[in-house]
Amino acid sequence: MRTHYCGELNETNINELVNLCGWVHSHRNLSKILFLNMRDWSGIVQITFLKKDKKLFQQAKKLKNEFCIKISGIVKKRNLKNENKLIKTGSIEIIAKKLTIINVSEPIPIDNHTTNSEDIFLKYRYLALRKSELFKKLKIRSQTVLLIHKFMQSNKFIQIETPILTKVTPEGARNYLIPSRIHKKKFYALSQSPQLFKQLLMISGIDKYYQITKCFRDEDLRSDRQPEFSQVDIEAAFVNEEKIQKIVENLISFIWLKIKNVTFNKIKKISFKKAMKNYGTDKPDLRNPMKLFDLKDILKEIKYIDVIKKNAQSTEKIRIAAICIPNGIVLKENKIKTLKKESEKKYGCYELITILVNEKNSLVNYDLNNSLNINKQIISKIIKKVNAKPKDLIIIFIGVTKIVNNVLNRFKTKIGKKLNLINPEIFYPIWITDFPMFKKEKNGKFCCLHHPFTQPKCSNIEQMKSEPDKIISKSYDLVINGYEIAGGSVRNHNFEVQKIIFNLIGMSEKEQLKKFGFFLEAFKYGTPIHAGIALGLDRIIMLLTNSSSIRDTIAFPKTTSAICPMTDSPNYISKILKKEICS
RNA sequence: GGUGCGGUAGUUCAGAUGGUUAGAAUACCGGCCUGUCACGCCGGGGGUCACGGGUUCGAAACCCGUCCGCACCGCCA
Repeated sequence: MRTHYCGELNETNINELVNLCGWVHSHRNLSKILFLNMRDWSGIVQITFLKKDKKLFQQAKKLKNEFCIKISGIVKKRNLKNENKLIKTGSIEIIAKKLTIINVSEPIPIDNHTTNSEDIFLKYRYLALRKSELFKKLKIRSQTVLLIHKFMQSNKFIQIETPILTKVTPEGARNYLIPSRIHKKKFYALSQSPQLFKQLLMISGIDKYYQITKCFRDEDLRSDRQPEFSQVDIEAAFVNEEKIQKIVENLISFIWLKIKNVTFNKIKKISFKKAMKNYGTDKPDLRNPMKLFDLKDILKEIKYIDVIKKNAQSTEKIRIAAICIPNGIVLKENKIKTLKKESEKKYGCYELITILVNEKNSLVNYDLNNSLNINKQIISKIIKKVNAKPKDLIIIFIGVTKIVNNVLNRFKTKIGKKLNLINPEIFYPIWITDFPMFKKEKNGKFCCLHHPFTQPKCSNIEQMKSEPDKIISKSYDLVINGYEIAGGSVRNHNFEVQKIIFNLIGMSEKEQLKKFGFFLEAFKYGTPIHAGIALGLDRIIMLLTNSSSIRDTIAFPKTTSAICPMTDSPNYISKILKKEICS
């Protein structure tokens, strides 16, 4: 059938008779000579048809873009002036001797020379995948998966598959539900994570487990979220958080070294609390040089209390923080105003002050359309605090802590991109640790920030009960360039602690038994200390391929409304099917 | 559930403030061309302006609703 791939031919093949299979990438008919760019998954090579071979030439004239063809021909070196430096095989060409049209093609609904709209790209995904940019990303995905298996197996982890069809648990992300035909009115859930199974494997004495598996979550989507996604799931017995973190660091370093030829230094760790203080987010992009500075001390004499009283609820904490934009003078006043308006509209941020620093390191200009009375002394204190240099712009927010954090983080991300402060070539990983165990919901109830199987740092059961919102958990996230790449924790191995956590999140004894009875029972039979983590494979590929959407890393992804435009799923089912399930 | 942007030829897009027959590029069809390489030149066909309603003498444009795509908020233990 085929002797070579198009893109792999070179001058060592000169004068060889080769057989190639692939698609017509483009064609150029010059009446007495006809050129074809022929493509397969390896690349492109030029095929040349000469008029003196009359029959063959007539046949070649019929060729159109995307016809599937087979070519036999002789590899020839091109004249120097005819070389094409834009393609890898540009110094040679194939003089066609035989052409077989395997299949004709209608004009394809994808433009090979420009970006297509996402709906067309998804509807005709099989054609979109013919584009080399998309195919290359899948290739990197394949290579990465191999590296992960190699690394994990050489570190003595064994791969075990856990069920996709599992038990429905209303906690956490919504489940995709599968009706059971045999058991009327009962449902399976598609696994949103192998969490419980991998912990049970630890109880089984499987010392080191890993798996690359699909997970399913029925939640609204984003550019970095798909309803089904792949997770590198890891768990080990008799280890602490340092051990798991070390394994992940080595794994990530291995992947980045092999795929990107990038070496990581030792990955720093910061606590959740510190991350919120310094960056306003638990997913900081550390390529961005801007940080948050607390100004509460400096501005404590200022009458901001009125502002707070007016807008905040009595229980909400207030934060005054600033970012300093290097050379922020280049930002047009309009830009700042737009950002401010956006923030007010979206997040209801209460007060914003901008200060521009002049050559003498003092204030040039600030807008104060508020009642705050900031004098020159205070301004110079602020300038010192945020390390502002001449021509820098300082932006100060006053408001509810959560919103101030949110807005300033978005501000610095947006401005960082606009002023090219973020180097897209760099990868900056960081561990975020010590997340709070619980967060208080609007209805006053506690829920777990991570998941209820995470071990609290506090071992004092009485303290846990009295001040649950102050408990820190043994959890850790790996963040690279602002993306949460992995999340894990040391798990509870103590039956009593596990039950207290369930109690604290308002789960009755009865519910506990009904939902997690099998799991709690297992705890009675000598549960080892264990810890683990899960890495988002799709997001890792997204970073490795510099993609802006997770869809680019998946062969057949879904749209943001969880639809597959190609197969038209989800779809309605027939009455007969319905009857089989429901009756 | 909410906010914003968008939906015009097979494809990618342009169509100020409503006004003759809705344009360009590319793809497609026909012709010319021996070194092109996203070949070039000449000619041609191709539109339910997402869908439904409304305002108007007149709507691709304005208004309302629906559907779809993208980004974001809520959500994602």
